[in-house]
Amino acid sequence: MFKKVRVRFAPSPTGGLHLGGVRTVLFNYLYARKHGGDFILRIEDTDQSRLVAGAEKYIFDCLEWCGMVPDESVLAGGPYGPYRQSERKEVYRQYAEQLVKNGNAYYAFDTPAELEAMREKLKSGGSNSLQYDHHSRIMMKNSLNMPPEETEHLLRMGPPHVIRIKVDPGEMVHFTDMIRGEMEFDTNNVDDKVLMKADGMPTYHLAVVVDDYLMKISHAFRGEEWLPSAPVHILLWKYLFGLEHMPQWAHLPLILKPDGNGKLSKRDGDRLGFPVYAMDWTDPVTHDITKGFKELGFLPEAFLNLLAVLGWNDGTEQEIFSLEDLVDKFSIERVHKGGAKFDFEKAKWFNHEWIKRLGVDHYEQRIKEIFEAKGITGIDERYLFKVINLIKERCIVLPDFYKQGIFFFEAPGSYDEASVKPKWDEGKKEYFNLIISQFENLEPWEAVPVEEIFKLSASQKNIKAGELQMILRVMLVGSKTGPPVFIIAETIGKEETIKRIGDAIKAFN
RNA sequence: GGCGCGUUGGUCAAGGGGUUAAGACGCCUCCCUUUCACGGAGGAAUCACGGGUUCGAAUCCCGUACGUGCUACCA
Repeated sequence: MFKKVRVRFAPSPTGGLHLGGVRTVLFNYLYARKHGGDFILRIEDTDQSRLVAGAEKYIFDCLEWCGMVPDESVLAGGPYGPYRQSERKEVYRQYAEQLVKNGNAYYAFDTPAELEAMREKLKSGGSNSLQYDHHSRIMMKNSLNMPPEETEHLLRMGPPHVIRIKVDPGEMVHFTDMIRGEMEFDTNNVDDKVLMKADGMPTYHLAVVVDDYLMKISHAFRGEEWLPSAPVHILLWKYLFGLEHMPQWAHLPLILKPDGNGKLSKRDGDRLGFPVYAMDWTDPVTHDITKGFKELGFLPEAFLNLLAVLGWNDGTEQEIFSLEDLVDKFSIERVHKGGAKFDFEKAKWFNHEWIKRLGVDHYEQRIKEIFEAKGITGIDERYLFKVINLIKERCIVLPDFYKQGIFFFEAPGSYDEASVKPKWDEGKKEYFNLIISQFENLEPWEAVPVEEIFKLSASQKNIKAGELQMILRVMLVGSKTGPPVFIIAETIGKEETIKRIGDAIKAFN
């Protein structure tokens, strides 16, 4: 293992960035920061058929939003580039050939149809394994089964061929997983995975090992779905670079769907009504938009926080962690082995908490944009700042600020008449006409004096102040919601308060 | 089917031989507020099952069940 901590996140640019992907980034990032290491982003684009335009840029955008910018990447550069596997093509071939030379790999010339036929034959023969392995390879068309001249000939003639790892049976492969402890695999069950594809690209298996070596990766964290192929990677390390250089592995638990079981997918989000991607993702072909946490009004602080505690905790009762907190307290050993169901309700709670505890300046700009998108322009920043502070504890996601705060900018378009009508009579009307004239002379215009004069007049008129207060609220807000009503009056100002009362009196008659 | 991994309330989870089995989300009740929230006080709800080992098991061992991942020239 290399001394300096160097970790990598290695996504395939095939679409939106999934929750699980962001969590993998997070754990990598935290580990790097905690140990003064480097965080590398490597683009694994070896499957040319699955590439999606824009997906790579999207990944960078998501990481930037989350505040986890890689130290080395396609964008940032670095001493171990290129960081896009498609641009490292020649490198892999060389290692694959070396494996063949050393007897750890071989050429295979089977066509897809022949592979299919093999599986059919195995299946009908009652075999448990349908794999291309030490059992089945003897009946296939590969360099193990033909004289060197024929292999040479086929290679020269140019029919498409692949290179497969030669896994010998009867060996136990083991390694220590930082989360799961000692892992052991019997090579009898490991198949001869393709290392180099017919199109000249490596598969993940070869590329991940070669690049982790070349990029001096010290710790490799990835999803649990990779566990079954870990023995192939270990074998490759052993054959190519020596186990002493191999990174330490950690296989992260899966994030599961909230209902039933199974890996959380984009589909589940659509079905259950919550996002699965970090940010909005627009499919370049269909133009379908898949919703992201950012656009739904999540704060990056909350997003990271909720992801961090999905499968990890520090052993105390603490649940709210800032990124700095996490860097300090995170330990990969405390990550759970079992998968965790995603709970959108709890996710919203985290966002609510972060809205409440973060300074307004952290998200004021985004709220301004939300208002502007709704047609409220020319907003005074200081006024907005005040408003946000007044309503922040009743907002779960950012767009709630519009719903909860629109009346600070516009007079209500309609009133909760069901609440007002039963209480409205001539006496109330008289009262509010009186209060208008009293308000006009009130100086200074502040919540406390407004409330005093309001209540004084109420008792003089012998009307219950509470009822009047409710009506005043509906007059100013339109509904029975919001911060204390006299604070609202103070905030929107004397003139606007009087105007709204006047308009409401007309509307109630 | 084979192989791997996992299993504490509805969900996230602490606890790793002796605990009244923490805490959080959600839900319910009450207080605060003549609004909605925030806040506060309570409540219901859990160790998958069966065998062992032990004076004693949620904790250790073995089975079983269930779930899940992989079983591609995808990652």
